[in-house]
Amino acid sequence: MPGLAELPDRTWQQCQIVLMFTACARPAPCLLLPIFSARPTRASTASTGFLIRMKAPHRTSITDLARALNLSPSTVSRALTGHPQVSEATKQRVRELAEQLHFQPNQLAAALRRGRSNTIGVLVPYITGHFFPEVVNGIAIEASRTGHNVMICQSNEDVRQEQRNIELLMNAQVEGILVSLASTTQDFSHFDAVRRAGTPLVFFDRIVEDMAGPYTSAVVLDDHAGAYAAVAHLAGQGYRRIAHFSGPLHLNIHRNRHQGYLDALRDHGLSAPEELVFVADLNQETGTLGMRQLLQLAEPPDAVFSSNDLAAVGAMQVLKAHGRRIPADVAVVGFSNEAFTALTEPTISSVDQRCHLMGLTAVQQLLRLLEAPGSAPLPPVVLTPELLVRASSQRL
Amino acid sequence: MPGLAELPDRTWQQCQIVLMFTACARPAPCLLLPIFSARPTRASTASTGFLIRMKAPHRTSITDLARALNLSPSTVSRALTGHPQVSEATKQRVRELAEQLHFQPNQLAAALRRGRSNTIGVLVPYITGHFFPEVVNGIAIEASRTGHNVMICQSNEDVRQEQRNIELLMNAQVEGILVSLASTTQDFSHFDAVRRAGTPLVFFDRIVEDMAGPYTSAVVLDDHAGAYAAVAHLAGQGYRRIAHFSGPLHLNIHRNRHQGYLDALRDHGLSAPEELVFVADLNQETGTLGMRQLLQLAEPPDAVFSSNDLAAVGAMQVLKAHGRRIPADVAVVGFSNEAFTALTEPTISSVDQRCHLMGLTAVQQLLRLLEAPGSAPLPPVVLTPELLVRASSQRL
DNA sequence: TTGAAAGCGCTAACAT
DNA sequence: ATGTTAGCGCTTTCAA
Repeated sequence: MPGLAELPDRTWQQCQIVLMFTACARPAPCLLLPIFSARPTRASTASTGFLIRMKAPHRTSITDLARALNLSPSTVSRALTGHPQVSEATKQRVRELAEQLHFQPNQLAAALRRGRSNTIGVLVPYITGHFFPEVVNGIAIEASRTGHNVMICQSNEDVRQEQRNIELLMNAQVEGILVSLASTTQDFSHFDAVRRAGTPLVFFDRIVEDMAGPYTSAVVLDDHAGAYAAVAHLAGQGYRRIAHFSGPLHLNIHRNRHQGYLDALRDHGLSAPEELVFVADLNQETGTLGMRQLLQLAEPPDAVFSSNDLAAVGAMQVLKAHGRRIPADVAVVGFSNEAFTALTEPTISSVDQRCHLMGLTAVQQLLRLLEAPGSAPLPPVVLTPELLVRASSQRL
Repeated sequence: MPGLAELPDRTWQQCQIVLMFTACARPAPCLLLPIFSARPTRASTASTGFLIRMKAPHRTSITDLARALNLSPSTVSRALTGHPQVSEATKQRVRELAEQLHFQPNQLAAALRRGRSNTIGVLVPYITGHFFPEVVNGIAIEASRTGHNVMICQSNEDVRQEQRNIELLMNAQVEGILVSLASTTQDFSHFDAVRRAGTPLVFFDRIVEDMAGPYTSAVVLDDHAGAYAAVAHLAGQGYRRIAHFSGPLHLNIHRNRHQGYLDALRDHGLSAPEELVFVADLNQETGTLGMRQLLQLAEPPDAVFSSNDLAAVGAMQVLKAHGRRIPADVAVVGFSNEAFTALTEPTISSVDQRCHLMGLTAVQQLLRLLEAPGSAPLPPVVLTPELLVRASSQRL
């Protein structure tokens, strides 16, 4: 006979965080009448040295209900799911007892039996910060609305964790996956398993531009348009020497924003000297660095369009320290519409990324794929960002 | 024979978001050799009007492996889980084929059979913002480290959603639950189901102070100490008329912070006139409101301790607009250590809530309960917050 | 309208 | 060291 402390082997154990959202209503079951199962009870010693007998907490099952009502499990199941061919009377009886016994359907079993988990997977680089929680929230709401569960994984920008998370999601039998790639991901073989299983995949925000095959459905932001709008706005305000802070150019978002910057300058008859473009891993510190550097030019800029809000803050601090007035002398526009852009002084104009809409759209695309299995991948959806003009760039 | 389009009834369907984190390693399976099941194949019409034949994507199962290797499913299962009593040779063979066939264990089935999902549930008011994502991240990391899955629900501060989420978590067969209550929650009957099932429960951050019974294990921040430290710091810097912005006093966090403020004043021989305490639903706007009001006093304050960072920003804006220098004339200290406190000018001193530590501790408490089923609830853990002194309150 | 029976994929007790 | 058997709780044919 096995000892009490025998724990199951953990080799396969996997670690996940599951974010759940309610929406679909099912009346909550309510109270009393424990039927005890025949399964063994456990005895355990509390830390005080006290011996406490535990009755194995029994969770009421459909079988229990069936027995109690003298019905078959199938009928009970049907009654509970609102199957039309069950008499109202029976449904009533079943529902009442279910309430009384606090019946809670075991979703694991249901999903296993049905062969579908009714769950969609989401893989993001982070769950902290501004952007991803907002997108996830959008996903949550839309999924909720359409009666789907959502599982989210975070890759921490690490390809290996991304691989594991994909595995986890597949093992959890998700019906579709939404992915925003880790910035380091260059090899996409871990998505083979997804394709092999026929699981629909939709990329959002961070996508693989050269990923071949049928799995390129995507929802992205039109970074080019956002940057273009920002720079066009600056030109319209009369700024003439517009600088640009760019993130690493191997990332499509920064490449596109850079191009939008260049195109807007060109279309407004402005020059785009190399010296006005500062490329770095953008954060507050590199923002100050970049601004200092720009201020040392023979002809310093009269505006900065930063590919990132944090760097914009850094730039503003340097400008203020050097006695430049914002926006009178120098204008600043950021990108992302982070919460703090409305809190600085002056408030920072920024390009909003439509986080919520992105999440919502990604879910919709996935559902479309889900409904038409085997159909061609959908053309990418490109969301138009919104320029929010605040104090830092408005001098007219 | 049922038609193609017959969809399952949705009455029970529930909506959730699942956040997963990897940590525990299991080598990822890799490539080739589809065995087709005998299950029916589906035909579907693509949107183009094209008829596409789909082979039902077959996911390799343990049974498949067993058949292919001429072993019993049990042996394969044991080999895969690293059971010691399986010969190395067999393990090798099994693992190899599993790789080749891209075997992915069905966690649903495993959890169902084992009777334990290896998952802990988390219920928070929001997943956006600063605090909760950080706490969740802490939870994620610790759970990950100890080989547990985590499911998170957001209640949107709504009791009804909180109820549903608790149901969802229970239906998902979680082994324990971490809860931060919705601010509107007054009735706790939805936690009865949790107690009834014997599922351990740990509250964090927002707790029920008067909730009776064995389910009061909790992890909270010592708000009183945080407020006390902030105000003591202000007194130490020579400020004498210290005002306080408080949130609604029916919430324990604000009540405790208010008390900490009062106690610190008393201990430093300072008076605490009613007129210096401004109570409101704290945000940037009410912060400006409160500050304007305070500035109109016959004897305006020379420092403000705000129970919330946003209101502190609002206060600073008003102060600057009125030509008061910060911190020379008036000091400001906030609470929460939001990211933007380091970005404003001047940067704002604030009380850090140890988000990460809170998540980590909550998981540890839960695991303790999990390991000692039936033992008494644990005494609440009180975390000491950390005062971060920044520019807004440092004049010495 | 209801019941009987089978089985989703996996694991574990009990053989061998 | 491996196989046999049974069953987690639910859904779903198929039959009555």
